[in-house]
Amino acid sequence: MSVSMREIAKIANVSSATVSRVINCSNLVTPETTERVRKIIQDLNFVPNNSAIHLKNGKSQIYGIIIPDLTNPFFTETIKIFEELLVENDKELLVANTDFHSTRTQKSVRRMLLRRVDGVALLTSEFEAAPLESLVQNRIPVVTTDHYRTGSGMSDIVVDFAEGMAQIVSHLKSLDHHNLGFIGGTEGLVTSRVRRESFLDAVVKQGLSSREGWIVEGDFKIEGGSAAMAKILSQPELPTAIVTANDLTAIGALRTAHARGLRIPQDISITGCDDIAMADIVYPPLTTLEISRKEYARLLFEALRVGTEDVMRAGKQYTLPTRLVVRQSTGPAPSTEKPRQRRSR
Amino acid sequence: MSVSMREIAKIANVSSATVSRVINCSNLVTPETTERVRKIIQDLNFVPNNSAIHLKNGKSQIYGIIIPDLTNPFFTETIKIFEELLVENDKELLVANTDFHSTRTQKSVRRMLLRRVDGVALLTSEFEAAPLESLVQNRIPVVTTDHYRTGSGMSDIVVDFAEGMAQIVSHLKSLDHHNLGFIGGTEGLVTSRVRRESFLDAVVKQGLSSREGWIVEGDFKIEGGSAAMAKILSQPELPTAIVTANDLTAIGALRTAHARGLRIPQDISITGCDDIAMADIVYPPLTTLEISRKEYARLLFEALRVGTEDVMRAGKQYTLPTRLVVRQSTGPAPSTEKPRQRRSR
DNA sequence: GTCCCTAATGTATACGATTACATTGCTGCT
DNA sequence: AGCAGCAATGTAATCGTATACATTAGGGAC
Repeated sequence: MSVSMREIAKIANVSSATVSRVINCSNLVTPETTERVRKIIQDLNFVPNNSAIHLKNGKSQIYGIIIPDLTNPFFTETIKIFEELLVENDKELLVANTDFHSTRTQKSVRRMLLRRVDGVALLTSEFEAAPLESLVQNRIPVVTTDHYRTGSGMSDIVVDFAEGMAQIVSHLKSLDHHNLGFIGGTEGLVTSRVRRESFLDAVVKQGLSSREGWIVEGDFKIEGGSAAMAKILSQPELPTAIVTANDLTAIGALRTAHARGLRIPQDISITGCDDIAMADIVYPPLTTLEISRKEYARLLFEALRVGTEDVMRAGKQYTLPTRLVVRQSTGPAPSTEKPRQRRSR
Repeated sequence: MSVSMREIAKIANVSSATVSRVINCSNLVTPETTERVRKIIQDLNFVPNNSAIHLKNGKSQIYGIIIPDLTNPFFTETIKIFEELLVENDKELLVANTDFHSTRTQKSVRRMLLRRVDGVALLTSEFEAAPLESLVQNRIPVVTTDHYRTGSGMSDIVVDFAEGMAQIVSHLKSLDHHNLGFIGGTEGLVTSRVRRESFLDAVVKQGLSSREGWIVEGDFKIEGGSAAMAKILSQPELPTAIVTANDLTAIGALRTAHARGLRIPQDISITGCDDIAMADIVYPPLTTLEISRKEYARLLFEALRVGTEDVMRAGKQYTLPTRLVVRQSTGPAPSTEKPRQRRSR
């Protein structure tokens, strides 16, 4: 099909070994020979076949990334930086999207195995670790997020929600909020549980309160946020501020609130999490927790790089800090009795 | 490193050929043998090495997609669907992001060559077609967008901006707008030129007017839209409606307009293009042109599939229709003199 | 029983690059 | 001159899979 090294070799009147040496910049070749071979490579537009290289030396130079939602800017922004890191290091990126389905996660893992990727970054945190076993078994390093488990060849990046939620709650407390609601992520994901528990922890520790009907499940997407907000608003009494599991959820909540005629933040404060670009664009701009995509991508790469060097090394746990970003979706608590009565519309 | 077919063969007491036949479901193998081999494959968690397969039969089963902006939802939504199509067909996707830099486009093309992808979808439309040559030369089918050129092994998908812009302009005309502004895309891209000219064409054909200072370059991103809007607002006279090259641009324009105290659409109407999910979420929701991601992804895949079957076949030109979606960012033209004076702030 | 045909399996090579090892020719030292 | 030693290049095996071709065995037709 396309040109091979042997053809180059034939034309240049050398052996394929010499051509290989030229390509890999071995210093065992005469400058003249190098020059001649280089020219022919140029002329014929020769590009080496990566599969052959892979087959020979066992490294595919491809990393895989498995994410739950390709339309969530937090992930695409992370992927973008991760991809840049890989390209800088002459590696390639395979993207798999799961839409939060565990069957699709399993299929994705299988795809990664098929392509013999050099490492897998798992940005989703389903409970089942089953498919990960097969990766480790095939000596492919893995880095997970909020998985709270490490092992041989398995690292984990933990987002510091404990600290983050504490900051959010503290910020709301300083604005005189006492009754907080929470819209979480999809049930069944470790990361959802962690976010919710971190929130509750902070609420209790700081002496504020929440209650059953104010804590609702979402799906990490706008729709889920909208629906969850509607549920909360159907309660007889309302919290003065609502903390959410991510920015998309917050945006959905914002939307429902607007539709019901609530003013943000005068009537109710809402916070997000992630600090996606959109957070600063919606109305009103979201108070949220920044999670640095740059740092995240860097940690993912670092964890896999270390893992690739020594597959059997025990994985490490990395911590990803958060930073409170205050914008206009939070404001002083409305000065009515607490918990205040539901507004009649 | 990991298990190979030969090891399976040895354990099953058959030849590697038989194992290969079992895997590829040849009907030349006894059910008993098949069963036995299958079991061992299961037990050992064997996954064939795709690079070896690729090397043998010349198909990598990987498609590449080169996009200008991985953070633009229009592209990620398209990628998501495209990826699903590929996975359904047991193919893999390589994503390359160029950030609109032509050097990065060239590098991306080279990456695609290195990995010997079976086809490349180019969602960016730089003027230079140079790197495409090398793809065609290596018999890799290519599908471009708004490139307005086809060739052997090169198909093109053309978004029907002529019709789309006509619909937008007609919609604005029906709202009594006569003076329209336009915020375009990055200078130097074919698609930017096409969008601008389609707009101007429609304006002229429908007897409306525009003028030099109202037609400003953007960058297909929010920032560019903001900046461009600021430029337009610095004109002594203002249009009553502004058409933009894509939704992100429109969102940026919206933002600047809000910051300057303009009400949308009472003071000025703004339209977008793409109908990304965000278009319905910003305030006010954008009147825009829907470009079906589903159809787009389908066409990309179709074009490459056909190209893969017969590389030398002449490429085809596909047309992607647009559909006007009216929301709240457009309204009746303000009933002042036209063109109206700039509001003093 | 012989022959042929077919089903089932085995053997061996090719794909394209890398690389250990072999070879060649030259320089320079004694 | 003879030989060590090194630089430059060549030879050939290898990675894991697919497959053309070879082989074997069994069954039916005569």
